[in-house]
Amino acid sequence: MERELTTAIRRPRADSLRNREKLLAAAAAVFRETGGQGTLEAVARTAGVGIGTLYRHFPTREALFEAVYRREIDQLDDLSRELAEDDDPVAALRRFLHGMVGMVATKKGMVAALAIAIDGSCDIAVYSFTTLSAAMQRLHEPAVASGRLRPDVSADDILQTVIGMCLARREDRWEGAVTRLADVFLDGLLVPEAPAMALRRESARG
Amino acid sequence: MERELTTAIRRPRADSLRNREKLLAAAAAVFRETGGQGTLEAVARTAGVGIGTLYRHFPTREALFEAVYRREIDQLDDLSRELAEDDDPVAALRRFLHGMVGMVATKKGMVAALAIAIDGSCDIAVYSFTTLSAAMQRLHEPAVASGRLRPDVSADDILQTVIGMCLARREDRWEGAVTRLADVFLDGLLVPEAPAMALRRESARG
Amino acid sequence: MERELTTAIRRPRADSLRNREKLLAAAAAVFRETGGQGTLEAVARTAGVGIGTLYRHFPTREALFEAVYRREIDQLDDLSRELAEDDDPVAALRRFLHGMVGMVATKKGMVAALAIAIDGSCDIAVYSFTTLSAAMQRLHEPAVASGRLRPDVSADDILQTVIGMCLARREDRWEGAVTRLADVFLDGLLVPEAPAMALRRESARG
Amino acid sequence: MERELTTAIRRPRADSLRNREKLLAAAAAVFRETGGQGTLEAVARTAGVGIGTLYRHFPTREALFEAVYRREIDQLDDLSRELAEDDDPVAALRRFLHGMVGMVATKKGMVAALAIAIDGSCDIAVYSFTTLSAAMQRLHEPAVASGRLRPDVSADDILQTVIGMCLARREDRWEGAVTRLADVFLDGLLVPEAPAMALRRESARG
DNA sequence: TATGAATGAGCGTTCATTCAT
DNA sequence: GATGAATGAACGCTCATTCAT
Repeated sequence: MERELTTAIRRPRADSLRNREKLLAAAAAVFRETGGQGTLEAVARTAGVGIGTLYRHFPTREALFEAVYRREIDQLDDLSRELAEDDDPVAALRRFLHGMVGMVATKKGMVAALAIAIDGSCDIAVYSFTTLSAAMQRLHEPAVASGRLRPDVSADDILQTVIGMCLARREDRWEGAVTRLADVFLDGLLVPEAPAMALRRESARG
Repeated sequence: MERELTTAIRRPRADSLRNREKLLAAAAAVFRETGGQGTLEAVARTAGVGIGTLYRHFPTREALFEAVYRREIDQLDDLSRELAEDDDPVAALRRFLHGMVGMVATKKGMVAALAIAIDGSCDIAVYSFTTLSAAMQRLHEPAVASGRLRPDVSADDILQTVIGMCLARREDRWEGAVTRLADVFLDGLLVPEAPAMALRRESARG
Repeated sequence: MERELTTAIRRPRADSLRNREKLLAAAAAVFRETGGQGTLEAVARTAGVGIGTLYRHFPTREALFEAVYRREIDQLDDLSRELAEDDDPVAALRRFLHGMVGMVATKKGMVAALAIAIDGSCDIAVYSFTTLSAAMQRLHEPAVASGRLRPDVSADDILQTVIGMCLARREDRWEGAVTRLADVFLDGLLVPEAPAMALRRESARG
Repeated sequence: MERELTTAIRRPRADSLRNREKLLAAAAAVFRETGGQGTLEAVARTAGVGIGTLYRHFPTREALFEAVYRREIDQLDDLSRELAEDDDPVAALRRFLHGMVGMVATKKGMVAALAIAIDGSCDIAVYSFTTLSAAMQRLHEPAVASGRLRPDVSADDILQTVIGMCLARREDRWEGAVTRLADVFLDGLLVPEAPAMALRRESARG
């Protein structure tokens, strides 16, 4: 997007692009408030354009959904790839959980994106869940391989748990609370150290 | 239909009550299949009564919603009251989580009831969340008081976590998986034993 | 329809039936004026009922079409069956052509019914053309068998010709003119008598 | 596109005329396939120009319609003028009927043009019918004057009959069939010879 | 001048709710 | 009380037409 501004050969797109962005922002807002049920009329009105303009940019509701949510999902995928480089796999997994919670709590359309990933059966829902599942797998597998994570809880289980923690929120500023909950859950996932080793470490601290 | 006109004098309420029950059952079924989007015409048809009869019992869509979901929530409340009698507060809490997961996985309208408790802003949503919050509180407080549960995670946090675990499911038969996840989460909530005590217990087992 | 009035067990249909009739009349009028293109909104408005009522009676445009036009077509079919009893097959065919022209010129929805029979590909169009084709066949076959009608022009050719004569009209009162045209066409279809016989008949007259 | 800006000064009309022709051809094709219902966007796309260009040439849908169909009608008018030179007026009339049928069966937009001439009330419909009426008159009058044609059937009657024969067709390749039907009709229009004369001619043949 | 993005009135359709029977 | 026909606001979507580039 940024790059295209420099390749200024196609000019008559300035306002069109602006409308597209306005529509995406409006859709994110409307869908967030209505749980993805908002009318396209409302999206167009919120964006300040005619309904025809919305349909020119996104010929189906699905297309708008996809445009709105794909970018959100891809950001989580990117985060997972970064953390996969980390040396400590359990720490990387924990950072991913924290990162997810942080992004979902902060970014506008992310909650709706996750809700759709869980609930929907449309193309973007399948894409979203598949992408997130792979992202989680990328960090979960090494963690299990390290022997420090219970192997009987799958990556998808963790993914759905954290998503559930983010979605099942009634209050407003929940980032801290949910981060703590994710930590609690991850603590539960850790293979208990042999007491001897725990005792040894306890002595070292004390 | 014609025949019932003659019996209508002898039992003026029996039919009405039966219709009410048929409508509630039908609504639970229809709302479950459609994610709460089903038409009232479909509910009436499923119940085998006219749309007018539906409206006599439930003057708005909202009212039907409320009646359907209140009973689901009340069953969870009942479970909480039973378990509050239990001697071991942590075990009681664990049983409540298991019971919730079991009921939600099994009972027809429960998923939708929880979704509304979390998401909605209507009367029934407020009632549902308040009721469930109190139910969880009833078991959480003694468990924290026993010193075996981390005090920095609230009853509402636990409630929302378990609800989230139930809602964020794409596959079909998830009772086992989510019960295990709830256990993992509860494990994470347990205050770690002093290593010495753990060692002692370890010896006892071996 | 007439008979059902006597079987007066189902009462609550009085106004409903009236609405149905109003809708059929309105549809015939609107479709006639617009060549079958009129909006359903206009039909409902013309009938003086809400659009929802139209949809309750006729859930698709096709269903309304069918209800409007089937009765028109069936009247032509009835006429054909009556005339099939006639002794003189050519006279019967001529009477059928006159009858068609007369009915089409007089009855409200008939022109549109024929237009659809010719033009449409929907169910009612197929039904209409098939029915009319059989009706014409019923009278054409004996006429050809009598040896007095050219055998190289099919019943469908005649049918489409007469329909065409009725449809291709710009002026208002065309019954007389088209009847004469149908006669001219039928004259052209007659196998020329052997001159000797013609001469003989000529003498008889003179 | 960019290049043409430099050549636009040298030939200001060539492109424009070419576009006009492309649009007319595209419109004829699109209207034929859709029964006159095609969108202007589709016409422009088929022509390979922008919708704005279409509107520059034809400021309303009606104007495009008119331009498309006028040329079809004018071809029939030309045919009539040619045949008016013929010596045998009845043969000329027959040739005109054959020619009409042939052109309508073959030429792309002709069926639609006739349908509009008959059905429409717009400018082009009036022009079309008037033109065709005059064309038919030109050939009909001498034929009637020759005494060989029934005088009680008007030129407009013949015109509408032949148009009707062409329009009322459900099958595909109908040129032969309709040509025969037109002949039958014309046969019916011929003034019957006096039997004596027929007998004389019969003898001459035998 | 050519382009195609923007507009919005209008159509087909659904469905919560009302009301006559 | 029960029924289901009637209503009409509102939604999804199309497309003729306008206008900025």
